[in-house]
Amino acid sequence: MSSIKDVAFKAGVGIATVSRVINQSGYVKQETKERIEKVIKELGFKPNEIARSMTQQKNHIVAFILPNTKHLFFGELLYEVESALYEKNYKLMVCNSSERIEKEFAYIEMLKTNRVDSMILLTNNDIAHLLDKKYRIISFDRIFEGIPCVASDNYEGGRLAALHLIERGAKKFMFIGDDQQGSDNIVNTEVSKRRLAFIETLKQKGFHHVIEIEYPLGNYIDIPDEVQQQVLLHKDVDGIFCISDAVAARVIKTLELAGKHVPRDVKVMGYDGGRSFLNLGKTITSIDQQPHLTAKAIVDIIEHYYKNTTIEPFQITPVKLVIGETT
Amino acid sequence: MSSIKDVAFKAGVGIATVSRVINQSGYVKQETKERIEKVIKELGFKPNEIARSMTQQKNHIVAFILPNTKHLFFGELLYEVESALYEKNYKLMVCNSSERIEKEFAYIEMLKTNRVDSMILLTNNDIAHLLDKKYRIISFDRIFEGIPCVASDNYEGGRLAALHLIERGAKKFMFIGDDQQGSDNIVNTEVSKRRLAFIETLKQKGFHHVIEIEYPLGNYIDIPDEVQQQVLLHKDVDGIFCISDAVAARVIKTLELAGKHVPRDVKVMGYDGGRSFLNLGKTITSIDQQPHLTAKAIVDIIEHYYKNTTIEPFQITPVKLVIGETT
DNA sequence: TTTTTTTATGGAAACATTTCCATAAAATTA
DNA sequence: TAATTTTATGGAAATGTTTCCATAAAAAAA
Repeated sequence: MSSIKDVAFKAGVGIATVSRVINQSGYVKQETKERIEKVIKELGFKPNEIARSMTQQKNHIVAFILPNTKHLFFGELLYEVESALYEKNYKLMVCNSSERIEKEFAYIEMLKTNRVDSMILLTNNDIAHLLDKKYRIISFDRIFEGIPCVASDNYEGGRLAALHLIERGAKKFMFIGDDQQGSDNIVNTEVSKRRLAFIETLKQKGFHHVIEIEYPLGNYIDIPDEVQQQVLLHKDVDGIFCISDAVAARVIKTLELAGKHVPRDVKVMGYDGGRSFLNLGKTITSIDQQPHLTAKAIVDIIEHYYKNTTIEPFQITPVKLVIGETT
Repeated sequence: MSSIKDVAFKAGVGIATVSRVINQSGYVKQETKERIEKVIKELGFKPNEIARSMTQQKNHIVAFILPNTKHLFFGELLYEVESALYEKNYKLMVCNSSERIEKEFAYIEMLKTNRVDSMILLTNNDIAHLLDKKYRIISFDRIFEGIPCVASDNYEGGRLAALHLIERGAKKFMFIGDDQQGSDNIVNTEVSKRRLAFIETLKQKGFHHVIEIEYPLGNYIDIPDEVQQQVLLHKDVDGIFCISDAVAARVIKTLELAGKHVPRDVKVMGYDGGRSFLNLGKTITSIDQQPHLTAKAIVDIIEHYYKNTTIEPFQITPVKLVIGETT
């Protein structure tokens, strides 16, 4: 690949002049500029971004550390983040932590040595403290001391779910989700507000007893068998709010196999918009996190970092109730 | 962040000596080595990979251009590729082409200027010709002139599907898939062998008439409404092989809404292992591409590139029949 | 002891840029 | 016309490494 030197030589000018043309900075005579541009085309020259990031001390690479791209919601979020970054000319490096803390640590080290400019953290462990101020860090849905956070409105999501189930005539409620507070190195998540809002809203409407089923943080894709047994145990429950569509789908299947009809006997709601389950069985009533909005908010903050303008420490994006066939 | 210079100064040695310690190359006295290592720890020095890739002309970054991480199979494949790369200390840059040819082109340009070492191509357009020999390119499932290709055994997948449907007593067959040969700038895919093998195998077993439904390459997530109408039109069909689990799921739903029973009236098979549809409705009989195997094969080839050893131009990984409740 | 080989170390060029600074020509103002 | 400002250009330092080469001390062989 030819370098700026080759261009300068062939055009009979100095390196600095070529640089000025590339970056459209400083003074260059129109005639010289055209000659240089012609040579650039002839040689198929492309400025070497690596060398550039050497001098400029930034490389416009954003790393996204997330549990698992296999998970339906994360795949969607990743897609939206990538699209939003692409529009702004940033590059995306993907790091699956696979829920393993040592992999999260290892990635942080790797990103440090690679001088990655910014990171989007969606991790279960507080790794933000391993990074000093000069990194541009954003968390999705996790509350780290001093780090700006983007999350969808989980409280509103829980509230909407409660109101919707009440409206559909449910009387006895259940919440199913992974335990966000289970381990001590696990950070505060915004997600836990779904449960909180669900229960508080029900209370306000006079429903004081809610059955809560929590299970250890897992792979986000399947739920433990015990949970299914629990679901069947509480025969009087007729309104279930699940932490994700994947969980809801499994709960619906469990109920139907046991001879219950959804939504006639039990109304079930999921979370994440139900898009991943459009094709099979019933469409799920769900809360849509609108990942394109959170992605946009994340990239906005990254832009602010680069432009050195002030950053909103907390961005909550709106959620939306999507009514399917399960309530 | 401190540099190798700072380390050298503080340890009272030359830069070259520090470099030798970092890279474990050349001669360094044990005592000197220990002193340098101590300083490295004290300063928290991490070698700057950007500067390194300047001199070494490689950066161990692998780009993966794929249609869409939202698609269930791609999310899974991405996960496996990332995991395999991580083990070998490569970094992964993700590029969603969103099925748009101009985005594929733009990404190629971006990757060129960023001097990305290697690329995994899963694109619908022949963009390989835009890249010269010095790039380490691998395609997944797409046949580009002179580019090594990894694919799962699509022919075997189609054959297994045919045999399985016959075994389950189907007599009148249908194939549903997106049109891999529809447009002229679209490249040859290995995927098209699924259909070929399915039809050839059926012929061998005496079933000469297969109904083929093809629709334009879309977003991989949903299928056109016309396809659903077509499915219902052919009332005598009792064995359907679909190009993906997502399509199969939708077909099953369509059939059931029309009062047909799956698998009693119609047997339906998907492709991709059925994992994404475990939770809701019936589990789908499917062909598992075993993405962890293809991912491993891809990373193997990348390793060969870096080590300059000979490369198998074609790697076919085995598939597996997974029997669910739809056949 | 002398010669050769091995071990140990640092200086400097190279990688491909950007940017500061100096210089000079052209254009403008006095 | 002279002085000043604007335009135009290139040289060189700097970014943080690796690697080649030179040099020298220590160890081994003659």
